[in-house]
Amino acid sequence: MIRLTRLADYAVVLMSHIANSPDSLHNAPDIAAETRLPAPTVSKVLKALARAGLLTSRRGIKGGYKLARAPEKITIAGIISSVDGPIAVTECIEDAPGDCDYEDFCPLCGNWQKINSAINQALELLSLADMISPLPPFVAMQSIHRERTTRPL
Amino acid sequence: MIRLTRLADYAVVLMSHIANSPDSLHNAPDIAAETRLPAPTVSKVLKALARAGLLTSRRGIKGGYKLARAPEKITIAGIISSVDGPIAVTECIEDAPGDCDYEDFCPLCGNWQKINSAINQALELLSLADMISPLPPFVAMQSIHRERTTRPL
DNA sequence: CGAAAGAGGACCAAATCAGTCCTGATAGAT
DNA sequence: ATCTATCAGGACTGATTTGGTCCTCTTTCG
Repeated sequence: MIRLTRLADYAVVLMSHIANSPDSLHNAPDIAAETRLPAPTVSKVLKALARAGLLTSRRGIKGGYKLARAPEKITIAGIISSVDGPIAVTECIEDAPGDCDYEDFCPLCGNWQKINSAINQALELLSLADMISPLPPFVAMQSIHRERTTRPL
Repeated sequence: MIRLTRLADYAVVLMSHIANSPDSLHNAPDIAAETRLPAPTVSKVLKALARAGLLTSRRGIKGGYKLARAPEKITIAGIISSVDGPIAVTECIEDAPGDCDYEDFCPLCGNWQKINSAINQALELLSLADMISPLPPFVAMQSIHRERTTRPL
């Protein structure tokens, strides 16, 4: 189901959580407790996000993580790719050109890019700010046809 | 890397292959040979595509597969989801509303939909016809910034 | 100087994927 | 009518990947 890895899932949740109080430092154990996610894994994901430059960190007592920039300037694409690597949809895309066994006769080589960049583009257009908004700005995608009357929200 | 499953990858390749001669029947072994993909798996994927209504099949000697409709009317989203199941990006989306352990406090429940439908929409807009075109119609996505000078294409 | 926090990486269990195979149904061909 | 090539459907299995845990090192505050 073209599923996002769970780490990427976590990453979005964690980033959103942090974005809710952008000015304070959050340490990993606290975030884990608040989001009810497994602590060691949370820590792992946060490290990855920091390494990617989406979070800034401070070590030592009273250390923790903080958004590196405004939520509007952090894309979902960025979050996902910092945890899962580049958003490539199929192997013949990821970096090595020419390692595709089929390249000689594969009529698609270039066309895969279309799928790839379609997804990429969609994810670039979504920002962290969109994720924490109570669902208003209405980003021009109304295909939310699932009724959600039963959900608290 | 938000990777498509390999089966979905195959599905797109196979559909493209069939789309190149839309009027003839293609049997599984031939398609496998022509695309250099493992035969049993090709067969499996073709069955899935047929079950999903993207291909029509004919049994018996001289049987085979054929596109169920014009390439323009077959979306990449359809191809992928017939092999991989619904295009859901995270578990709290797929069918059961309310089985998310976190729904009481997860501030994202609705916002996941945004990511989901962003991807979905991107994939709905791409048709099989786009995939077999020699790369011209230029579907308004020029973010193909990877140089491809070394590739035959 | 000691404790609390992040950094980085090794490692392992488990889930998932993808490939194979088997049996049955259908439709031409002989 | 029978035989054979082809699709239909599903069970099983090996291998890859994921994601969760742990350990050690570094940094910073009290």
